[in-house]
Amino acid sequence: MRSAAEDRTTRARIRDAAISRFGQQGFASTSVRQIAQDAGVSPALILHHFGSKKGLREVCDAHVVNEFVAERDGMTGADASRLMRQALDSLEERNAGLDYLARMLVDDSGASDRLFDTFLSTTREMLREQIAEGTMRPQSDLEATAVYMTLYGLGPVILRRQLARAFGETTLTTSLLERSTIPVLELYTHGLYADDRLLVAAKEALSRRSGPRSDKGENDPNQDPDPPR
Amino acid sequence: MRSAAEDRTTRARIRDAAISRFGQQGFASTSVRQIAQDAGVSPALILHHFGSKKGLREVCDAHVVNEFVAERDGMTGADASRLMRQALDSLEERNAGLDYLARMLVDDSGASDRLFDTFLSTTREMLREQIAEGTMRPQSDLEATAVYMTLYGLGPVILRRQLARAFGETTLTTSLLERSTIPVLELYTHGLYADDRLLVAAKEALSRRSGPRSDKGENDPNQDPDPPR
DNA sequence: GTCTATATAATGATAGAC
DNA sequence: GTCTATCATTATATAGAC
Repeated sequence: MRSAAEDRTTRARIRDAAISRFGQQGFASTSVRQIAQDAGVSPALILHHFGSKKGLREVCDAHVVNEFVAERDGMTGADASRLMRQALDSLEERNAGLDYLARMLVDDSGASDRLFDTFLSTTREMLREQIAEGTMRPQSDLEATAVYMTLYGLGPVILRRQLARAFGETTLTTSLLERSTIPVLELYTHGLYADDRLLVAAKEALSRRSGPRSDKGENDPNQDPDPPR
Repeated sequence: MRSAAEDRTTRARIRDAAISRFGQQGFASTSVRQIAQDAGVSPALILHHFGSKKGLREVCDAHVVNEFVAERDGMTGADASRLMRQALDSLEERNAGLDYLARMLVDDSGASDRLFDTFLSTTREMLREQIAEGTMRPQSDLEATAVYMTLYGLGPVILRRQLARAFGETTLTTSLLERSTIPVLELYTHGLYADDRLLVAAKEALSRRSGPRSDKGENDPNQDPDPPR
């Protein structure tokens, strides 16, 4: 499936080489020289095209963000398992982008915020749809649930090297994803706890400290320095 | 609470300064000179104590790993909410270690593998205990569940900047954790899906491709290049 | 657009005095 | 143990020819 990889514009070839290197080694430990060699050009040409190493980084940031945002737009009405699937699936060709994504999200480049917000919006919308059509249970604090679902979705992606390793593989394989399907769906279908006790106890504990109130789960300015264990 | 921070050994002061810088900026973009300035010593002294920058890194790796491993040992019989709590809680003083942890886990320093395995073991053991005593539901593939629970637990920690930002804060606050409690417990108590349909469908789809078999969820050498969407 | 120099700055590391 | 001074290397970035 080696698609037209040689007849791209030089600029694009440099950018992709940079994304690959930055994703694998990080921004700081990648030199312009390395990228130049990968792309088969001189170091000077890279700076000619992108102004500086930082400029190159920004172009890479934008490209990766757009890649994921575009993919988001092509996906409507997805369920949670598909959300995970969509992130893990079709991976060989987008591996570089995911490495880059992971580093973007732990670094605090401004672009990573936009990217995270995009994922969060997608998740929030997905939750709304599924709840509206009865596929998912209503949540007491949908925004908070959306945040954690987004984080839970990104965890296996960012740490996919550990995910693979934990399953005795060195990379994400089809069989690994297959083995993951049931346990993950199980979790999202039945939960983990056998009964309501902990949830009820937590609700009581929280309402005890902020006074009786509705289920709304709004942010609470309570600053008690001794949270319940 | 500025504990004895000035009367530590110089070596420890350097190490802590390095952990802080490495955690905030990453290894490659931190210079020995910066660390030296933070610790109030000369650059040469750092190399005298640790041999090289890489040597310093290894000492930092080991220190952070031990920090988390030691904490693990002090925690038995914890439940899932506590697992999250334990990671997010008591945070101000251990913030540097968590920044460092996040970078360790995305980089592939060998120490990060040991650290992840420690987390995984803790989670696995916690699941076993809770299932044995009936607090949690039996899982069809406990190992896989343990892996994903570990990843889900680490997601909010690694991406805690995004977590805070999503809640309109700049750092993890008590109120943020309070607001998180119910939605997360809700998810782990009732799941997200309203019924069994997706889970059942997935089970059927999987057994259809690998032939009828038990629920064991063992790794399956199936290599079908066209996974179900 | 693309290259070959080259300037300039910063970095990790060493030598040796105290 | 700790410093100052310095080396050797490497990095980003520029100048200018083609």
